[in-house]
Amino acid sequence: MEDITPRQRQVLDFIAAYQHRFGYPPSMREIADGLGVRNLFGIQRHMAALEKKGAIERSPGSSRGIRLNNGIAYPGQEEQLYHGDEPLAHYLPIVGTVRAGMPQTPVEDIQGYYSIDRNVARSGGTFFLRVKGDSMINASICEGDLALIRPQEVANNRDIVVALVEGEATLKRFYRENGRIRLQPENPNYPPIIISGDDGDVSIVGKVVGIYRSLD
Amino acid sequence: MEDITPRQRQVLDFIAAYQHRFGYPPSMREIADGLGVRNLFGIQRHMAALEKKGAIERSPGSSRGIRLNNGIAYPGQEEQLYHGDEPLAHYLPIVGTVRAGMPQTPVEDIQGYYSIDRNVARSGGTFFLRVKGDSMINASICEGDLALIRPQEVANNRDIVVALVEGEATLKRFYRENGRIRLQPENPNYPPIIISGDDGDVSIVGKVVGIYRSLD
DNA sequence: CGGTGTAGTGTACAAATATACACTATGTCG
DNA sequence: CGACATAGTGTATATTTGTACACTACACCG
Repeated sequence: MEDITPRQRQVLDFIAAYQHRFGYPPSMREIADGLGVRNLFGIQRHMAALEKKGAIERSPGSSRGIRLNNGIAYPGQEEQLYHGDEPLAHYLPIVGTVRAGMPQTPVEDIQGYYSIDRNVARSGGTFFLRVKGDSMINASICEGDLALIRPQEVANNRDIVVALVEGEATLKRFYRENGRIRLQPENPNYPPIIISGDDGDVSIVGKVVGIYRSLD
Repeated sequence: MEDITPRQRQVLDFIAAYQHRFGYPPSMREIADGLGVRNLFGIQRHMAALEKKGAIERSPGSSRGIRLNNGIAYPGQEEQLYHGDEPLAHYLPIVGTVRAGMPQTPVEDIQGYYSIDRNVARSGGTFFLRVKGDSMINASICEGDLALIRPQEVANNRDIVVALVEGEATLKRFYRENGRIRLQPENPNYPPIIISGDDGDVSIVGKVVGIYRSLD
């Protein structure tokens, strides 16, 4: 997969971003337009080279018959792609530590990006948090998992939420009972956090709506 | 999303299956061919109906300009999405029961589709299996999770694999030790499966490369 | 009965699209 | 310098594809 020239990489990025944006691959002319090129033949050559190098597969004669083999493999470049005025790629940031400033994305803490299904991430501020520690191990949430967080300050009983405790984000199960709030770890080695009366130094950042784990 | 006729659902299923197999949506004629229909106009009507009902979106005049809209919306026979603002690169079928015939997609067993990042699902035959039972609970894999499976007949030690045991698919951790194979559940309530010497009635279907869980 | 909704057939045409060829320009490397 | 690889332009053509219209068939319902 090496030997891909910078220009070919741009083509590849554009295809990936277009696919991501529209749900189907671009046509030759759309690729040319996207790269600001007036002509198709150069794009054809790039496509042939990319196919020869294994980056894509094609179905000859079929419109938009492009299949990406490695997908979006270049983190850090996809934000630069535009189609007209609109940015093509939309990713959810993976933040390392959650802060009080959320859900404003703390750019300097972004570990990477993860593209995600729209119906999972329908609201704008959704983000990923990489799980640290084993406080939710009995809820089958492990260290290293990506927790998909929907920012919100309220929660229902038994929701798993991101709580900001002493400046650090942890996952807890949320309970509201007789006038107080209990944040319960799913691990007997950890004590629950009780918030009675008015708010202490604990706040709810959001709700965990999904868990993603890579075993590869 | 109600009011979708059985025939329209077949169209929707075909689009999803085609998208999964080829990486791009089908053309009108391909849909008609896939449904055994000689004509396009009926398909056009179905497409218009599906768009009106919100199941898909289309880009008029654009070849293969189809986006499946819905997410996992219908229990049992859902199709999955892709959409303008936040489409995902790929569709994977969710199969209910794994068979010896895999990785050829058994269309009649498809429970639904789940879109997933392309750099997770790079090879063609990858699919989802919905986890049944609690045999891997100590590996934090729960009933109802979607296990992302990469079909393969070989595995490394400690890989979590899909094993076909007595016609049913279960997840086990794979061990090869002193000339035999051990399929170890991650639950002390279940016994390991030992395959000694030549193959018995147990086969490896694929390797678990990801776990996805929705808590919403 | 007529009215309505769903579904299929045959045909036609304009637009979108992939593919091809000849030519030019710019680098790098021996 | 020449050989070679990468990259862009203009043009042309056959194929693929979306879209449209007129007509038929069937089931359901008041």
